[in-house]
Amino acid sequence: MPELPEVETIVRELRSEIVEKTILSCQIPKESYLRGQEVDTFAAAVTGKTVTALDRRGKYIIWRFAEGGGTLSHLGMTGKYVKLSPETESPKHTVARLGFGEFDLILEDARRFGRLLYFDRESEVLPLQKMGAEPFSPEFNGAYILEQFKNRKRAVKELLLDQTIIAGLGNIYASEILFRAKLHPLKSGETIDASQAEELVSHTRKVLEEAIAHNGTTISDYKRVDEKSGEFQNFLQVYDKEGQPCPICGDSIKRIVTGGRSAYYCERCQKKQQ
DNA sequence: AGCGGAACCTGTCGGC
DNA sequence: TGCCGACAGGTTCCGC
Repeated sequence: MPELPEVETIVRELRSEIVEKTILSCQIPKESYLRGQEVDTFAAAVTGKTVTALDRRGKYIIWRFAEGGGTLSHLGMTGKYVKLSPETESPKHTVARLGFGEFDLILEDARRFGRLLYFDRESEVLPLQKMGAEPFSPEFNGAYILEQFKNRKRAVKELLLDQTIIAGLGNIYASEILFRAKLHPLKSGETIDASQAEELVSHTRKVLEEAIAHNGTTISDYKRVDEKSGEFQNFLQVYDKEGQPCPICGDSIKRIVTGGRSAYYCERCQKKQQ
């Protein structure tokens, strides 16, 4: 569900609620939600721990504890956090429930594509080791894109979604970035030149900045903490707009499938050649 | 190594 | 109204 701007929004909201607070209880109803960790092990590891920081890396949320160690949370497609009073019954798709005293924090995930895991050392967490460049870091620049896309015949849309290259982009923003950069989603990675790489970098940062400023995109079921919605869906130019006019030239927006995912684009504005 | 496709899940929406 | 297929902000695994 959520991409970088949505996760960033959730982290900022969650931070103000739980940093400096202590986890008093932990219930995990669905064992399969943990990556190879036992429910009891996880619960024992986090119970009694005080949250010192909450950070984002790509689409992951990283909890850090005063006592050392931490928790990695990925929301998959449908994960969301909701604060409830301790008396309220858990919603249907609750995958974790953490008691903080005055409120309980519920993690819901209908499709259960998300994951939760406790770690002693962050450096040993595999998904984080393989993570690509953060879009707002200096490491993410034109030269980096050129290096990463070199000899890659794969469609640029698929390369943008590769988390080992760029951390945090998902299906909505990949289409929006390519539209702004005037690049066809099926353009082969190795054909991207230096100025196109620079365009990709600047438009990636710009789209993500704008989306964060609008608290992310709510299309079907992405919700911020406590069921609040984002507003960036009002500024999307191509995503999910098949058949609607291109905001630049008026041509009809097309949908194609690449890498098993929908890509939306304008045939006239986004060129595969050159 | 890199690529395409399937698998993991549940919910929703549109067509017949 | 009901059934059925297509599709959904993601990741990972498997075979070629």
